[in-house]
Amino acid sequence: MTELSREEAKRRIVEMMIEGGLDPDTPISERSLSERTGLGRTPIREALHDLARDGLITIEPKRGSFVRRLGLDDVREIFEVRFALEALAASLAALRGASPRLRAIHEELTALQGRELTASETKQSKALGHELHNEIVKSSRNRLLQRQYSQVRLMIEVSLSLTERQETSRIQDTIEEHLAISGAVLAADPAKAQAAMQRHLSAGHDIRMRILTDFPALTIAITNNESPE
Amino acid sequence: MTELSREEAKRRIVEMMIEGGLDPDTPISERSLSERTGLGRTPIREALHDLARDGLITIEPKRGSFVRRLGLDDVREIFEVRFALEALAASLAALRGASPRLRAIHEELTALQGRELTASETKQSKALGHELHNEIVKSSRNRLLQRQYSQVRLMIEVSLSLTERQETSRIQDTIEEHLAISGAVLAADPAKAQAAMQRHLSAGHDIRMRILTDFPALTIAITNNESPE
DNA sequence: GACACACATCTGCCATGGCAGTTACATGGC
DNA sequence: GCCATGTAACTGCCATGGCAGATGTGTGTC
Repeated sequence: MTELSREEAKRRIVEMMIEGGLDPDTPISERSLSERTGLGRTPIREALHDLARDGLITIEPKRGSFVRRLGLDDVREIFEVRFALEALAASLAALRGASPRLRAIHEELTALQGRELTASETKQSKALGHELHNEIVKSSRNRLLQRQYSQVRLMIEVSLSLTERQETSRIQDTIEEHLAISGAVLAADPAKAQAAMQRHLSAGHDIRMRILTDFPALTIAITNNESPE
Repeated sequence: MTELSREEAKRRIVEMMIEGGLDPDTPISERSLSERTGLGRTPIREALHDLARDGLITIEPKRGSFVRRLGLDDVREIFEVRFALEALAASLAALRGASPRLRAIHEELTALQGRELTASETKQSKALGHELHNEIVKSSRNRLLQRQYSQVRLMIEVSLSLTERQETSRIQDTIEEHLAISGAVLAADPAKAQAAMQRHLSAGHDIRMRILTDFPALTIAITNNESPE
């Protein structure tokens, strides 16, 4: 089971985007990427095409590919679609039963609730929240939904990385919102799960839009987060 | 503005699927398609990859590509995702204002409401309904949503074509449901528009699932509709 | 006749060369 | 100095050959 070259190319291109190795203004060509990665031009070209379909870059024929700048409108659009897809996922997950992993996540989050957290615990809570969203989608038992979600997932991550450093300590709020979601799913209450997910995403959307309007420079520099941690 | 070979390949492959020129059981290879279409293998391969991403075919490495059979579960999944995406679209369209075209569609549908229809009028009402769904998504003013919708759109059409011939005359009901949607959007009432869309899709889902459970053979023969009109 | 194994023939995937269209820059005319 | 023009160096897209892996078929063995 060795990785397809196209998949490796996609992975490495996204890595470059997040690490800031690619500038939105200077075009990237399949030939230059081929040299930088050692891969052939064909898988690179297909990876770029896929990423264009996922909305991360734009391809201008005979001119080059450019990493997309995410503006306020893009972030808004991403959250609107997320809202619809993940609310559906939460509802379906509650309807069809949570996975064991989701139950485990719920318990781990409960242990972190309502007290001061160490740096490592903070990191853990973020990772758990991240995984929670994935697990909810998986638990929806809808392969098409999973595929659609995975296609916006990259954009979600990029848009989240925009504001991550500015996020003030909303950690406990986030944990409680996550617990409300997982709790409702575990209680097999679709309406409640959907509502909890909507509340959570709305809150996240609001805070991020506020950050972005306060720091408009962030929206045009999606490649400038050297993820300090 | 000449069509890209990859796009032409996609279009022709889908045509073949709908016309029944491709059997779900026998594998299709990029080489055979290349000979049948006169196009090169590269754009064919990329078209197949795209269609696989859209869920219409599956690619088995070193074995071949197969057109997917749509089962009951697939139709259910498609409708669930449609439900989420189009309900969001209706809500956003109402929020952000309808396009002139949507208003025209509304009026044309009104003229067809509540009376016996000729064959040509029946056909027209179907085309209008089809266009209405597209126009709602466009009016959402959310490019990501439009892209996501366009990616499930092919599957929607294929799944609809499964039951089209069996559809008994639900035409007037459909027209009224469509009018409820467009009316709410034109009245700039997001909640009402969303609810109307949900009612419409639920009704359509129910009737189609009933047809498919009554005629299970339909689900395994997605290529056998020679569209007689 | 039944089974094991080798080989010919498929498959999708990738590397590479060539094509047409775009862009940037140097060169010439004023 | 300035603008027009041509040309060289790009770009993405496509055709094609070759590769490794999977499959089916024929052949040998008992």
